[in-house]
Amino acid sequence: MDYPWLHAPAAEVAETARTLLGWELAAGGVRVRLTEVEAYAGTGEDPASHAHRGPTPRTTVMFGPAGHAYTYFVFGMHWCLNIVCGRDGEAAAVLVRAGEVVDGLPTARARRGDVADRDLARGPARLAVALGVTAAANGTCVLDGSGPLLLSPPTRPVARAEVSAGPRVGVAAAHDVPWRFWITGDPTVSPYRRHVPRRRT
DNA sequence: GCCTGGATTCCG
DNA sequence: GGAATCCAGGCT
Repeated sequence: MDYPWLHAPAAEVAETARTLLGWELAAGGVRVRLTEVEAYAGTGEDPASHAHRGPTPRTTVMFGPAGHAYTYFVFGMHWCLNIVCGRDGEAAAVLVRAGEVVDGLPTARARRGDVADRDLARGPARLAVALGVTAAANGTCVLDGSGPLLLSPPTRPVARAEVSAGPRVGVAAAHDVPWRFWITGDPTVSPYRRHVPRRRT
């Protein structure tokens, strides 16, 4: 499958992110319903984007076709998962920040440990663990089943009225743009944390 | 090459 | 509030 709105121009990536709420991502026997996402625009458009200063080896897949996964390793221990958006050559992406595990609960728990159901995929790195996402998923297509991840339409659609918006989590730059979207009141949405500069040593 | 700091999480 | 499996990217 392919979805035309994934290919919307990078300037409209916020709308693309909002659209992804309620969609489901499956991997390794676990299925997650997306409850929280963040939009990142491309080169020169968004100082918070990894692609802000142009392509680099790490961000190559962000410049590729929409519908592919961009995964990256951060803080020496965590993986985060993005879905590449925009037209070819544009580097827009949507960071998948949290979800509700709707299938494969035992597998998710085996990966995440003995935590509350709502915490299984509550936060981008936790969600990556729950889905078993690592470097292996980077650059793979999430639309056609050729990779470990598969995106599918909502089982229960999310109405616009159910969606809240606010500043992105942990991002210092562009704190004024409300490019984080979540399903209002959903218990699996991660708590907001303002960016805190790391203390100098 | 070296150095900085990170789209986070967990623990104290 | 700080430390923790690293390492990308900017700068010298």
